[in-house]
Amino acid sequence: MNIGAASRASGLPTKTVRYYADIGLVEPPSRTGAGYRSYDDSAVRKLAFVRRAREFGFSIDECRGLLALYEDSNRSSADVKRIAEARLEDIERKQRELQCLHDELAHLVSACAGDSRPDCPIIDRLG
Amino acid sequence: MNIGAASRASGLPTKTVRYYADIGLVEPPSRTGAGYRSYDDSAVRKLAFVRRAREFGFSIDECRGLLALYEDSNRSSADVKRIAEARLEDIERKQRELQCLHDELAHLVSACAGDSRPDCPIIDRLG
DNA sequence: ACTAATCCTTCCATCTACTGGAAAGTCAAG
DNA sequence: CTTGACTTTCCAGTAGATGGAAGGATTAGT
Repeated sequence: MNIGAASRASGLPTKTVRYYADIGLVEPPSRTGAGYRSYDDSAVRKLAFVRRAREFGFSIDECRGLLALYEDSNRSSADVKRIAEARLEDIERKQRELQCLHDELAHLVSACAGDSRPDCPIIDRLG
Repeated sequence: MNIGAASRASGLPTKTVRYYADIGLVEPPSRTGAGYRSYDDSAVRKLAFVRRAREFGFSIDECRGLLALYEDSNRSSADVKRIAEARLEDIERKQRELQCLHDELAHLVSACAGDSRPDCPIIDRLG
């Protein structure tokens, strides 16, 4: 499988597929005589695994850890759970931050006349 | 006022104060004979304005627009409101995304035994 | 066998918004 | 006169890709 096919099969852009090997996130694939990267099903599964983990918002480093656990049949689910719980706390912290921002900004927006006059509670709040 | 004082007064790191002038977000300050940057109250107010706007999550480009409006006494509050509403929509979109992630991840975490065995719904979901 | 289209390669640059650090110049106090 | 705090410029690095150029490989069609 050339990189284009692996890209379609994994759901990652070819650029990203190369990038993940460059940074050592996944194994560099073997090469054909002409230097083309050659992927097998197992490599594609790992790429797709990383894609899904990234979609969940795991960092590249967390993906590294998850991928190692994915490949380790002796893993303990506790190790996986720890990583996921840390990520969940990140998400919850971000949610609280966003909620504060949202409420304050929504308040300002609703208080702003949005007409041709210069008076503006949004600007006032920032200035 | 030297950059250190302007930094303390505006609440931005000196690095960031310089950076904002480098990228043309704020006017480059005048210099003393020795080449030290020299800030006045008005410059500090603009820096603090940008800091608050950044804290609200406005991008540098949005800050550019807001700063222009801040300085324009003929502004219409509608222009400000448009920028703030766009940001509010960003926030709301991000909130929805985070909520999805949160729910799915929380579900997986709660379904994971977190013991020494390898079976793990989190890995299953990613693999 | 030739050619055009598509694919692949490497390398370098760019994006956001800074931040860190090195080497060197300046200023105020004691 | 020295010490320490402050400042300057410049270069590099962060995360996580993405864009594009220059050139080689492959494949389908004629």
